[in-house]
Amino acid sequence: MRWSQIDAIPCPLAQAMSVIGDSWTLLILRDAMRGARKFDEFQQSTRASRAVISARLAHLVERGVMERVQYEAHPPRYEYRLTNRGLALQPVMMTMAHWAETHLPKPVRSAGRRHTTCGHKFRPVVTCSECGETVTPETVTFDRPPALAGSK
Amino acid sequence: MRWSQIDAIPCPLAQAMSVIGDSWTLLILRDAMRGARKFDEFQQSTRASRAVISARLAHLVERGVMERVQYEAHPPRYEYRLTNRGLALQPVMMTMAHWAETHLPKPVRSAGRRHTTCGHKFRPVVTCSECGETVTPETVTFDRPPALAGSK
DNA sequence: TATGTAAGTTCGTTTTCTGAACTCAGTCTC
DNA sequence: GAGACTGAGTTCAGAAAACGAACTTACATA
Repeated sequence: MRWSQIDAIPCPLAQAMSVIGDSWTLLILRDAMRGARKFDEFQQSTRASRAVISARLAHLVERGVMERVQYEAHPPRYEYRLTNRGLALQPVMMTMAHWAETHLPKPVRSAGRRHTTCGHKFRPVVTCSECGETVTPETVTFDRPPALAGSK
Repeated sequence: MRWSQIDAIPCPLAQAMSVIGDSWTLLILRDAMRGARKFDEFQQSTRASRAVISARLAHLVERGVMERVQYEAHPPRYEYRLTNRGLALQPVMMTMAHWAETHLPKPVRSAGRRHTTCGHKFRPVVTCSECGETVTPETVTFDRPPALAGSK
């Protein structure tokens, strides 16, 4: 199977990967969450090739994660903004960055996240929507244990 | 810049992507969390080419996310197991799958996660380690606002 | 001897990525 | 009004990676 057909797999994770699973895409989204909007900002910050940036932004627009907005008529200029769908990826990226900070050896300056509601620096913690307790890999089971073999 | 040099970028997200950002890698990890261990299980479930599975597993072992263990001496057979570092990706993947379930249009059967501690079906919720409240994109700021332009 | 199995590797072809240059529409400076 | 500049891309040739199928290795079983 081709990677380009990944969206045919009926699994939430595969669906997610079909949208954000390309190289550079997550770094583009990282920059968008930091406030980047213009083509050249994405290109200079990620240092991916312009062709890749172009293809990735188009894909993200097509999948509703970003939108292309004309912000100037003469000359015509466009910028890219996160949609709600794109903004909703923030917890995913925060969790992923936190994994890297705590589980990868290379020392990287942590992001210094602050929760404005309480004012504290914080770690993102994944909890159970029902009891509020921290969810660990050991305390999760699946009701319909997902079939392992790819469906024929 | 090449994707293969992505690990040179001093950003937690880039570091994470250098480990788990390749096509198929996250699906391999998904299967590993469901209990897959053998080469052919990963290949049949993901349906990626054997060469890709081989390269990805080797990369994951190199980066300490999985380990290659001989489980039979005659004939010599090896399997792949998640390390603690790999297991720690579970919250990341759960959060990502939940994003797909709630924010992507295509209807996919949700995973049916159950929290064994409280016994309920649940959604993963990202909360603040300090006050316990749900963290939304709007309530997070960064202390050292990450520089936008790539450092020269 | 023949068949099967698990874990890969190899190979020729197709697809994608890369970096640099180029385009386009319009503005700004001399 | 000529030439340089800007932002948002596209184009192109060469390099790298992915693809599927076949092959290999090392044994076990019939």
